[in-house]
Amino acid sequence: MLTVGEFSKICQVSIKTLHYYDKIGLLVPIKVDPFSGYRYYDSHQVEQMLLIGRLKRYGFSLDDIRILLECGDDRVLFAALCRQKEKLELQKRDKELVIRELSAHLQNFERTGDIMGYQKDYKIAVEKAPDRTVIASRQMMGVKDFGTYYSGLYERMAKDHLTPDGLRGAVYYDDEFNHESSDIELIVGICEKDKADKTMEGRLCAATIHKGPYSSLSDAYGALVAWIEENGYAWDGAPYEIYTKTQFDGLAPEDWETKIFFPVKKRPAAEV
Amino acid sequence: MLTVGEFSKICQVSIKTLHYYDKIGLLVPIKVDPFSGYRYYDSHQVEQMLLIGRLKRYGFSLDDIRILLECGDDRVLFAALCRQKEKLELQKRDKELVIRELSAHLQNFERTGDIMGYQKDYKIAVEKAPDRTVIASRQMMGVKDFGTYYSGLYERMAKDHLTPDGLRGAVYYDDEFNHESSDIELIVGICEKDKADKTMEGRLCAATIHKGPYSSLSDAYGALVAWIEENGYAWDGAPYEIYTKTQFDGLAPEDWETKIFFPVKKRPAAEV
DNA sequence: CATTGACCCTCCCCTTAGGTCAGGCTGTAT
DNA sequence: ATACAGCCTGACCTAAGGGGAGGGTCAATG
Repeated sequence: MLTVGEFSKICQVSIKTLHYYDKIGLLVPIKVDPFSGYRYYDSHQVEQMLLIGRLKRYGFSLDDIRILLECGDDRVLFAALCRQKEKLELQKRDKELVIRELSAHLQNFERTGDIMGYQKDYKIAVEKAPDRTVIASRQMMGVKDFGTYYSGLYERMAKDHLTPDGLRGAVYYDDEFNHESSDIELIVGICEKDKADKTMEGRLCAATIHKGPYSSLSDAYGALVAWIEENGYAWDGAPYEIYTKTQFDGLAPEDWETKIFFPVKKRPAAEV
Repeated sequence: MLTVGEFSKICQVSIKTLHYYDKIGLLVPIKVDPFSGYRYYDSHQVEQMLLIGRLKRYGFSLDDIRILLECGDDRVLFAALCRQKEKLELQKRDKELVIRELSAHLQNFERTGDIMGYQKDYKIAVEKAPDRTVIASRQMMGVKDFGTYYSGLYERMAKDHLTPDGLRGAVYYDDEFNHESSDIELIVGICEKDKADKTMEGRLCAATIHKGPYSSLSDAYGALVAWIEENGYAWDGAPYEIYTKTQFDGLAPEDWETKIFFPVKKRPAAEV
């Protein structure tokens, strides 16, 4: 029988933490004196507490941990650990990406002396976009689903003996061009005009090229929207992005390139 | 002049976020209608908002960001970015370590079928520890300060022409053996008995070897304390750990070894 | 001109994993 | 008997917003 103080020292957690774990039912003392309210722990609970600490270090929330321990099935725990490992790998990769972005930002700053200089140099121009013959898949989705839906398109291409012309892109219909979840159409260009889902008619577009990882794509959208506003144009249709240089070219995220097209029309002079 | 809704879509942040940034003074609209309370943003503020998003991605808190932007000195920002990069590198390394620990845990689980099996196999035994002739440095400190204080000891050794015998360790006087901050004495074994700060007399100790990174040292302490309790012994002095295999041997964290000694005495039979 | 629907406002409570007092018991040693 | 260490509960705090209630505003339509 250990008091909270003793137990907290052995496990190296604060008394407050033990109070909290008691409250949320994660680690309940074996005995609580009904008069004084004093908590007493068993020395076997040290092991439990250490496991909790370990799972916390693995990135589980206390709620996850409680559920895992209450379930008591080792296979469930094993599966959860495997999933968590995947998640940690993803987080690590994202952290690496952030570091690379930050490095690029620093280099750019040293070169240009401009703190916004990571890519303020978006060259924006109005051009007539070419016609594009594509097959397409339109859904509510987020960037994370791109892989799945692109696979679907490529599968269809294989089945129907279509020839890709190298173009891949996405159209944002929600005027939020939100990469997390919105009404997005993925497109893949093909050579066979007659078998295409549609032909995207070449329109007048404000366009620019974004260099770097997709996490900073919103910079390019921001720059474009501001430019359109300031140069007397107005949106006129769903914007889309074409992936010109990607990981499939064996490139690192900082070397990827994405060209963004915003269909626009000239605003009447009166409005300008 | 953009309304919150427009601004939020362009920058891809929620209206709630914009309200919040306004409230904390991070990004204040250029105009707020005094009657309706409507917020209006300038298209130049898009750039500002994107910079904020970028800094957030680099891991700065909103408070840090506000201070950095208010200061407006690019050199300060540059320095902060450099520091942040260091911090991110550290976080990445820690994440890698967690992943390695988790992998080891999974392997151990597969091997032993015991979910606590990452290292439950602490072989604990009572032994008479050897005498140790050491120089020592005792302070309130945490693990993070070990490097500094060890450097001090090695410097002294060089100045006084002392010969290290390869032993390095730490004594925990606070009976909390808290690695974050407590009354810790670092020791380095030397050959010259006459010039030593002290000789640690070999006592009866419960001892075990912890294999793996220091983050899981508390497991070993927990196991030892439980064992002592259950086997009719009682603490009798400050526990210490000796670093037998470390990074200085060119090893990865999961191969490090630390031997932990707990001075003990047999409890009278009546108490058992 | 009135209404509809989209858009906007403030205010309040909720989230994680506890930390930090304040005020008041309890247990043990002297 | 008293001192002091240890323990209790309860209230309020953190960061970065999310969710919803209840109500006002804007622009276009009938």
